[in-house]
Amino acid sequence: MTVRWDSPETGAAAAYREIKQRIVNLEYQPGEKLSEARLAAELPFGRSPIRSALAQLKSEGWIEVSPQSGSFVKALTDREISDMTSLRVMLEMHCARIGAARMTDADLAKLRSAFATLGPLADNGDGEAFIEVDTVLHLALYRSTDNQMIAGILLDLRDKVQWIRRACAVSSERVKEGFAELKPILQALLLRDPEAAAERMRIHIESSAAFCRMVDHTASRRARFPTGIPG
Amino acid sequence: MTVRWDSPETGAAAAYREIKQRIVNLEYQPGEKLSEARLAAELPFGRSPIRSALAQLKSEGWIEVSPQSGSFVKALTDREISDMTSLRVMLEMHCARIGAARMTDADLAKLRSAFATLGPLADNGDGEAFIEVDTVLHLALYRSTDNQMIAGILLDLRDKVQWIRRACAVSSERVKEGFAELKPILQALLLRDPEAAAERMRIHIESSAAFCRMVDHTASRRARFPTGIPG
DNA sequence: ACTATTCAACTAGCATGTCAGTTCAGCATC
DNA sequence: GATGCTGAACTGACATGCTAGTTGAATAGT
Repeated sequence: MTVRWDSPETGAAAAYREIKQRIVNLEYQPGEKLSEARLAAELPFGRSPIRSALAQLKSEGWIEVSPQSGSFVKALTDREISDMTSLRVMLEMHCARIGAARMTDADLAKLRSAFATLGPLADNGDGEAFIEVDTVLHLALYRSTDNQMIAGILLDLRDKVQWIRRACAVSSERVKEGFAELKPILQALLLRDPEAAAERMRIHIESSAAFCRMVDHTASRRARFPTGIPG
Repeated sequence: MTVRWDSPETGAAAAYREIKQRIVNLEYQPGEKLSEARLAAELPFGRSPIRSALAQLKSEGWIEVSPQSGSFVKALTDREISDMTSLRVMLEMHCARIGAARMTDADLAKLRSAFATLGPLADNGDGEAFIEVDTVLHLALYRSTDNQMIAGILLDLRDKVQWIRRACAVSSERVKEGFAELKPILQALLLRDPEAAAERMRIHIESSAAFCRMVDHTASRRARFPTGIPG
């Protein structure tokens, strides 16, 4: 990225990480106003790095900036979630296909061990364990696909999915179900069956998306049309 | 998605457009240094909007910023071009599939007329005519696919492709060839054959990518992306 | 009670100045 | 000539103050 790959993190980058994390963790809720001044007071940064961070968050779709008015945490519309899902399905299926063909035996062994360790917890509805094993599986696929651009998009979408997951409470039932969807993916990878892996991945992504719908729509509508909803 | 739909373009946005256009047009060549001060002197903007514009260009991969040193126009590596092509193939094939199924007769009629008007020129090797009809075809497909996230990615990749096209001189032979690849795509769309449209699109994207290789004019130290997928 | 107007507080956009890190031409040394 | 050192010029990161646009509650008018 930069010439100095060991350079210390700039304030702007640190502010970006911090604010984004607070958004994902719902400490800053959808629709909430995030003014530069407020953030500069709340965080150990001046207005300049905060401003840079907000610009990046805006370009990545986490917030909306209204000139001379304020910055607001965005709420994803059903439409955006649906768009996101289509894209994820396509890219994740691609990664699953490639992964089934190219993943090394060492990677597969690591996956198997992760499933063995965390599986029993996930089977009991442990959300954190599920997220952990889900993450291990997907990152391994991104790595074996070896396409930075696709990986970058999927990592970004993953953050958004985490966000949505927190916005709609996830039942332990859904956790068990989700983990049950992961198992056949691993099986297909072990059998090096690209089409089966892709198909199981499709099922996994689509069913996880079906459960997610963002809660706070009113705040977003208020933020977007403060003087009244047109029409 | 801001509150003010009719708000005038900010200086930062105008600077972004201008600088990006100059990069795509090779007025600023790959590897060239673009300091804030220089751009502020060269363009009718102060350092602040220039700084915002550079931040956005950085996050979109057009430039690299080296702290306390300078901003440089990025040169795409063969690897990045290859990554880009894989992604484009996948997404464009998806759009072609959806387009073949969902495109309206009115849209198809417009496409046919565009081919009729510009086709003879493109057949003679007219690069501008080819780009025009190519753009019309692809944008129509993006529109019919009706997924803003995918369309956004493809539009960005399209800018990069235009950039690469200028970086490697395109022969009129290649123009004729490229246009010849578009015809079967239109045919497949008219026949509403999704698989044929997707397959022809794949051929089109891959063959156009095969001709492009970027030249870094400075060829000096160039940092690679050291960050991989963690895990 | 209800609407229209006003105005003070608040907002992001931007200019400008400062600062610390980077760079490289030119000098010193071998 | 080759190598190491120095310092001045340059760079992006950031702080700060100002401006113009936005907002919403208090106010005036009906």
